[in-house]
Amino acid sequence: MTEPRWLAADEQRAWRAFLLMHSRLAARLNRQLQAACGLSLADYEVLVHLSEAAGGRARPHELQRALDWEQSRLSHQLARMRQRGLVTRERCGEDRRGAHVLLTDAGRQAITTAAPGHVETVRRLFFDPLTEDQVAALHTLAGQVLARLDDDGAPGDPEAPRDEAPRDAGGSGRRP
Amino acid sequence: MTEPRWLAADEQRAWRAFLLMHSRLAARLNRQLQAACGLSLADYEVLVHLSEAAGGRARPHELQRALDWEQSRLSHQLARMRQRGLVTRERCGEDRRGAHVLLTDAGRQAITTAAPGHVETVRRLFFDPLTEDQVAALHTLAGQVLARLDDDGAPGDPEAPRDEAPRDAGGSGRRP
DNA sequence: TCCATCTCCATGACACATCATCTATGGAGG
DNA sequence: CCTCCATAGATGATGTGTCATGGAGATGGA
Repeated sequence: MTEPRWLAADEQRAWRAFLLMHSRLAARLNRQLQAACGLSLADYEVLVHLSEAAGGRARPHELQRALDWEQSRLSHQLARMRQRGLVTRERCGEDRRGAHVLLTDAGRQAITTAAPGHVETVRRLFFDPLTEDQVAALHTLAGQVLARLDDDGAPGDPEAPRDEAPRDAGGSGRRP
Repeated sequence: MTEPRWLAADEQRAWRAFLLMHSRLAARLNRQLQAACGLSLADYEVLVHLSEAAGGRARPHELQRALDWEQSRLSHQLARMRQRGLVTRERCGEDRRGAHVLLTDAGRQAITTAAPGHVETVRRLFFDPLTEDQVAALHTLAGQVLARLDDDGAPGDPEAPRDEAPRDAGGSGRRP
């Protein structure tokens, strides 16, 4: 083992600032959503994708890829959301292993109520203090890191299913 | 409520790229640490701060501020770490409400073993694909967002305990 | 056809985070 | 001294994420 390439002081500061920014931001967004309408950030993301899907209906596996979540995380999440009446399940005709998840009225109501406040918070806390150039630079930077994450591969997973760099996918700023 | 300021398409993409970068990065770092030495990222952070403290000893409240964690999160975390033999507790002389947490030999061993691989992974996945200017720009950007998070205040928490935003390091190319 | 294998999804165990609440001590003012 | 409140920290309930595993249905040869 060769001597590790330690981080320089300014690298450490940048790294920690990045982590701190994310954790505080996520905490704020979670609390805002929770306070405003009893949703978590995870609920919100699922609801966004469902509400954008045709008929408010989607296959779990499709959601999984879109959200880039672990399969079991999504499964648990959907179970909880079903229990709270935000979504329901339907057996799937074409592929009887699978299922359809679909938005209930309560679910659509929840996302419609939640979206404006959430987007406003994202804008106020994140976009407002930044310039357009800074946002663009962050986007570029994230793309580079994601590309590295991809082709560095899960070590021991030599052939990764190549797909999305920050291609679209509607996120926080949706129109209900 | 006025019409919300929805996110433009490129803003959405940037935002989602940022979130995706963080979640994938965190997942990778967690797995690497877990595989290499059975530590979580949270364990690692606690151990780092403890190992940098004089005598491998610190007050919980001090750790809490340094890590920017919720109090109960730290308390639970320390309980688990104590149970696994990474740290121990000591009653505190000066303030008998409090305690000292101190690194055990096993804890010091763990952080010593973990650090090179962790730093190497951070460098490979995060710093290597970026230029110095990009890192500096990210640092600046994070500072701005953190400042906003601070003075936006926890709504209903008008007087926040002012503390660190990453002081910007001079000289690196940037233009707000 | 039959069997191996892959895909889609659920589940239980456990680690972790947050919230609300609780104890005990410290400190200031009467 | 005592009272009131702030601070340090622990704890239990609950929601959330990951890992390992399992099972049913699809798929593709031999």
